[in-house]
Amino acid sequence: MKLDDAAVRLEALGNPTRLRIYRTLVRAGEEGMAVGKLQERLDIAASTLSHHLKTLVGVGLVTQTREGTTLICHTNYPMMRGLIEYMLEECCVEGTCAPGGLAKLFKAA
Amino acid sequence: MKLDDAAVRLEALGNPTRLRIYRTLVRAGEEGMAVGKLQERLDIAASTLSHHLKTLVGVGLVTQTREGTTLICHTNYPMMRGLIEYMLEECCVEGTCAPGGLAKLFKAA
DNA sequence: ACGGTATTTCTAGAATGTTCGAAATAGTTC
DNA sequence: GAACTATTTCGAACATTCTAGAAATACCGT
Repeated sequence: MKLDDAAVRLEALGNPTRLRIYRTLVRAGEEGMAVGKLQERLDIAASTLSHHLKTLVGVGLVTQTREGTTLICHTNYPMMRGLIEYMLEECCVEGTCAPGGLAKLFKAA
Repeated sequence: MKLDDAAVRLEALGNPTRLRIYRTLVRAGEEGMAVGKLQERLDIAASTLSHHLKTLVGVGLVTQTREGTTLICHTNYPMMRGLIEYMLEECCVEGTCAPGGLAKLFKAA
């Protein structure tokens, strides 16, 4: 993942409303959640939700599938994984992990 | 870490200029890097750099120590770790990891 | 304290983001 | 195709962010 791609994805998650949306979708698991249910759950204006979902879908963190009149939203796990990996990679310089670096911290996890 | 704290940190990293700054600092490792050297390396206006550093320091992702007239900047690894852990935790609902979830993906890493 | 280097604050303009109501569109059912 | 539900687009108000030059401040050495 390129720096600019990572940045737009981090920025997408870096808004409290969008992070709430994303977290709710992650917790919804495999089945995802309809836009309408998301709106009811988060209690925000439909237009606001649509606006933020557009951002999340635009950067690839969320995907949508239609079921009748309702749109089901899903988290895109591989994309999130790529983003986290990008952050983890940044702790390594020329193959050696910086002291106190992140990869080291996650060896046990 | 609370959602709002995670959001402001993600937002801090979600700007290309700040992500470049942060990445440069991570790569600088333990010894960190002076503000002046950062400016020279990244080729941005001193005031712009100062502005972004203030943001990164403000959310706790970067710390600064003085050495004479120069300010040395360091990444705050535990904070970054906390942020990544926050993201990883979000894939788990009530103890069970969502299928295809992130923690699972990082078991081997 | 003076001169020099390092960094921040001030100021301001352009650009972008957030929010929501109202109107419009997409799809389903009858 | 009319009525209905689900979602998006439009429009607008308001706030925030990004950038950088100029001025101000902080620290050191002499």
